[in-house]
Amino acid sequence: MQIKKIFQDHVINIISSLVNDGVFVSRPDISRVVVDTPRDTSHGDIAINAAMVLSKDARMAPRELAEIIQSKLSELGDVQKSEIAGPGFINLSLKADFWQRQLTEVLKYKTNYGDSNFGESKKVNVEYVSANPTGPLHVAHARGAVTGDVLANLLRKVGYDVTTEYYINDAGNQVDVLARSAYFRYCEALGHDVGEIPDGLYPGDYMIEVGHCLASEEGDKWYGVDEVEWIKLFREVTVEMMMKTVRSDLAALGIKQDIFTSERALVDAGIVNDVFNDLNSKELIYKGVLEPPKGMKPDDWERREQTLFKSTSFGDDIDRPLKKSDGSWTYFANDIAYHYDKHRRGYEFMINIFGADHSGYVKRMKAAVSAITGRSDTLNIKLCQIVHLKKGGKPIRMSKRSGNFITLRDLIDEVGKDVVRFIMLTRKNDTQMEFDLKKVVDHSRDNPVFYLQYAHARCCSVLRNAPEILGNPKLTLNLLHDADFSKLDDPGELDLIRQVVSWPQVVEAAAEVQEPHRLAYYLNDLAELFHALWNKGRDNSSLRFVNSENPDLTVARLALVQAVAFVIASGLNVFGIEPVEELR
RNA sequence: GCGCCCGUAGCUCAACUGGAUAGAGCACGUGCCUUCUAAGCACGGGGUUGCAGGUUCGAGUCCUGCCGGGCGCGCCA
Repeated sequence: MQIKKIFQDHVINIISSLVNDGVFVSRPDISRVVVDTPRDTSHGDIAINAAMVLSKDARMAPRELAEIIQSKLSELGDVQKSEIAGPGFINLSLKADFWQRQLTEVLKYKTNYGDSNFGESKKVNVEYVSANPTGPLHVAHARGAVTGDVLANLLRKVGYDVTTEYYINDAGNQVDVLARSAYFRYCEALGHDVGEIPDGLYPGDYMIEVGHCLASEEGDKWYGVDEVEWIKLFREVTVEMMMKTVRSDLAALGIKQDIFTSERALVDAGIVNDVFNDLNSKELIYKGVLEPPKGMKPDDWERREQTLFKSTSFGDDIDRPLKKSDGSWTYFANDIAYHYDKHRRGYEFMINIFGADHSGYVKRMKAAVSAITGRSDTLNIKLCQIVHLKKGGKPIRMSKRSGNFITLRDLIDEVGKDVVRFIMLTRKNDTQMEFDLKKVVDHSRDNPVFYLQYAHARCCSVLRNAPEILGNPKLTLNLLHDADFSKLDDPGELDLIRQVVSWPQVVEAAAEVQEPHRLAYYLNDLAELFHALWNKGRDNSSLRFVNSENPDLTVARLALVQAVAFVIASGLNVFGIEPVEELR
């Protein structure tokens, strides 16, 4: 149970009893009442704004109403002190015993502490990466990959039924270009003089292997043959090989999506026609002419009647074309079909992780999903902004044209999977960020992963060494669970306890707004409090966790240490990072 | 020209989706290892939250208008 919720319930009960007592002249809007943990500790443990937001309904001054609510709250057993502050906040300080008791929960649930049923097993689909299958993943994909993966973990933790998915764009022009690039390398592998790679083909060295593969599988039977004869085969084989690379790149990041959906398969199955008919029956499709965008110079603009989807009916700026001039479906049309398919598979919510370069696509996609499902909140799109790579403060530039971009694999090889994962989560997803490859491999506070792992390792170290110092080899979890937590009364210990037991509400808040980066900040704060307490023991030996002369106190402290380790591990599990027990 | 995102300490970024005196890290300065991991800790200076209005008990957060940066804008995906 979240601490906030406990007191939220108390406050709501008090207000409804005041309603019965006739204190309010108009019906108070409970939803405006916020029960919070204030950031300034001098404001106590719980802050309540009820008196300020409801004063008008009671025709009272905020502080006057506050006094009435306060007197009821002060009767609660766990409240040590209550006061009215500022414009009418009610601040509660809770008894140490209340906080200490919460540790029992942590030791009971271990690394599952923070799990909840907030999501009520609702089906959610999280789609991320979905890079074109035309080469290995590069660094630009890293942020979206990690954000999607961790968001999925986070939603699972709070009780959603999550499916992760990758959409393979294997139906467009680009895969024909890919097939031609493969054919070029195939001819090269057969030993023919092919010259330089023609403009427009994928120039990367990774295609050489594809060419060799095709040459050894197929021999020279396609050499000199017309394109229509070989393109389908080359397309399929090459896409398959590219996806193998993509899957292995994702695996190197610790990611494995549940489902891979092929765009081409959807088209072949006729789903685009299905959704077209569906939208057509809703009178959302018409033939019309779009005006060219103002302020731009459309070099090859040509007025043309098109098949359009009425996305303006759902908040988009202009209606969007569904068919190209050659009569084939646009990418957008296929994508509508894809989301139609997801909808038919029964997902109540869909989350797409996009790169910032797709921001212009958000409105039309949400419009399409609204049209399909009849609900505007089915699809949520998270944009991941650009990551500027640096090394020792110097920007790393990369040129796509030569094919010499930095691959995701390069990045992982250089700094490690865990660092890539964690750093991507130290910023809000929709703000640009810097990533300095040099700083994050240091074993210092510059490297937030190590700072956290160090805290976890220290916890493990204490728990490892304690039995020997105490002369008691049996330090079971049951023993820790039943410890006398009232002995944990040092301010540093209580600060740490408060942080540890606020984990469930941090998890739920992060899940609710879909912002996994909040966990990173919480965990950093937790590690900071732990390191601080550790060092207090250096200055004052009576604060050391292990005290051979006071076994009861020691067991209580070890329980706290164990709780810290559980919560760090719980957080790292969400991040897909293995907590380490030793750092030496 | 239009749309979306962003602008917070010298630098990199938070701020619990409207709360109280806007917080961390880095950098700079000063201290702390006989002791559970000093890969750490403690203390200190540093701000008109881009600018100007508005909404209200209360604004970094919401609204309007400017300034500055990023991304995107039919027949690419």
